[in-house]
Amino acid sequence: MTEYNDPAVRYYQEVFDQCIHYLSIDGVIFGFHQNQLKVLLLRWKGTDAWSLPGGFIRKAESVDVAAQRIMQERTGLDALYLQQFHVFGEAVRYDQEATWRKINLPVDGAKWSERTISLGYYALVEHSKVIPTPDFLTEVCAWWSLDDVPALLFDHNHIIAVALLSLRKDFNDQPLNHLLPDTFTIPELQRLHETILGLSLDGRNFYKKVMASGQLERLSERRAGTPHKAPFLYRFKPSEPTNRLPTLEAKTA
Amino acid sequence: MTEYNDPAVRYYQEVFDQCIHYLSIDGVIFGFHQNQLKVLLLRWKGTDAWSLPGGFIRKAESVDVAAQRIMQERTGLDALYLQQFHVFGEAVRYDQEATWRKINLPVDGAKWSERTISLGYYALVEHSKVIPTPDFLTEVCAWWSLDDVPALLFDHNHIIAVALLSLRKDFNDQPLNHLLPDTFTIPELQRLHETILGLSLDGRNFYKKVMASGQLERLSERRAGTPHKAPFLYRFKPSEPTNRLPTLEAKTA
DNA sequence: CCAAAAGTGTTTTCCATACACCCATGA
DNA sequence: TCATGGGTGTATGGAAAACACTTTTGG
Repeated sequence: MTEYNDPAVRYYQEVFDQCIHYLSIDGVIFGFHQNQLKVLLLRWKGTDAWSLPGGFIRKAESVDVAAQRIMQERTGLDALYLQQFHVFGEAVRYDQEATWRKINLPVDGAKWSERTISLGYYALVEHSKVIPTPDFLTEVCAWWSLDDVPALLFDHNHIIAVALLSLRKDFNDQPLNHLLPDTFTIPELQRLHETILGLSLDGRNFYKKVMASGQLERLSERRAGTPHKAPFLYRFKPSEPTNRLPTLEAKTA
Repeated sequence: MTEYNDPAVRYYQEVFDQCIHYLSIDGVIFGFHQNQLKVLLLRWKGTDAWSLPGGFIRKAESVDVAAQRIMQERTGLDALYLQQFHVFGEAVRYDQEATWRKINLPVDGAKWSERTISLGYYALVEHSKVIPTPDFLTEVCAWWSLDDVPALLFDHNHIIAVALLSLRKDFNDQPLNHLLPDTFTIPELQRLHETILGLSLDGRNFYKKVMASGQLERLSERRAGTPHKAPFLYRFKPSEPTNRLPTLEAKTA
């Protein structure tokens, strides 16, 4: 266990110099595929240990910009829909020594053994557009179905759980356009809602509700290549206000 | 403007040594008095500039514990009801140079000119129990009615606005026991709801709703010394679960 | 006795839920 | 033709909103 990963040590040295100490960002990137809610995870080099994507904030960088940067690098996507959802600030969040061992870092290194406060962000992305890209310390970046997520490094299982609760709390009854492709069918939208809420909905009532919201428009085409009746395609009306929460506007008096 | 406040500089040196850099906590302490929602503000020594209470996180201290500590020092209260509501992480949150000038700090001092990311907490406290206490840098700690809050230092007007929106979003229809004394009348509770929500409610419907919640019990006494009909006193049933939001419980798999 | 606030009812409206049927398609 | 999922209706129940009257007290 004393075979230190030298490039990793150098990487941390760089982070130590350029970024804010004691502070990190962890990202829960949600995608929806095959009727399942998925998250993007990273496998660390030379290990079978997985974690959430994350990173650090540069000294003169906005926190939101840092989050965008970090998530962009893992997904290849611009202008992600990001939501800050919780600060994980306990003095002891996980067993640091055991964790450094799992990812082959020197246990006694002072640099990375600082306690970190993590700012939790979740992203809603269109699954098919993502190009999963590992970072410097990892060798695999892949989607995991929420139900199958293994035991992760750090307190990342906890972070995912909190992210999911926040997502449920936030989205209420608004359609989740960021998780879907431009066009989709009503049953697909219903599966998405069911998956996030963790319950099953009545298709008739669901249809009425989303139609009543006035945010969808039906296209003339139908989904081709499915068995059974071909469902209509819909899309979110472009002119409508997005379902992003209203921006908190309040300026100094 | 070059009369530097030496003790202040020393204070910042201490903070610089013991606390996490680039990170601070700002607290919006809400109280309710005379049918008005109020916040606790501090006036800086030798100035007429006001700000929110705030402070820094020690290197091995939980963020929530730090917030408790900071708020306790300003209120004299233990075990405050605190809610983390937003991270203010823009790279430039306000005009630093102008601000340092207002509070008589050397404009070119490197120590306190670091950009800070602020973790916003709001507290709900019983107005009458608070002993407003200034800190080392301030000479007055006082309640301000939300409607009268002056132009504050930093971006604190903005932080208050966001705190209020978060409070409205969080509390939904739950009674706000932390803001009220042990006993209170239904009309008083109604005023509180109206003040926070910024709208007026129907007394009859309000009465039915809070009674239906089953969380209140009527005492035999009535509020004395009021003009007109004396209203009954109520209190929250002690055995009932508190109206604190359910703790986010989710452990590592 | 009158003004002002407290205390409680009934009616109506609306939204969420429950539920049933026909349609289109591939096998 | 039948199994499967798509698409749309109608009925019902419960909560929220609208609304009116009596009671108590100080002046």
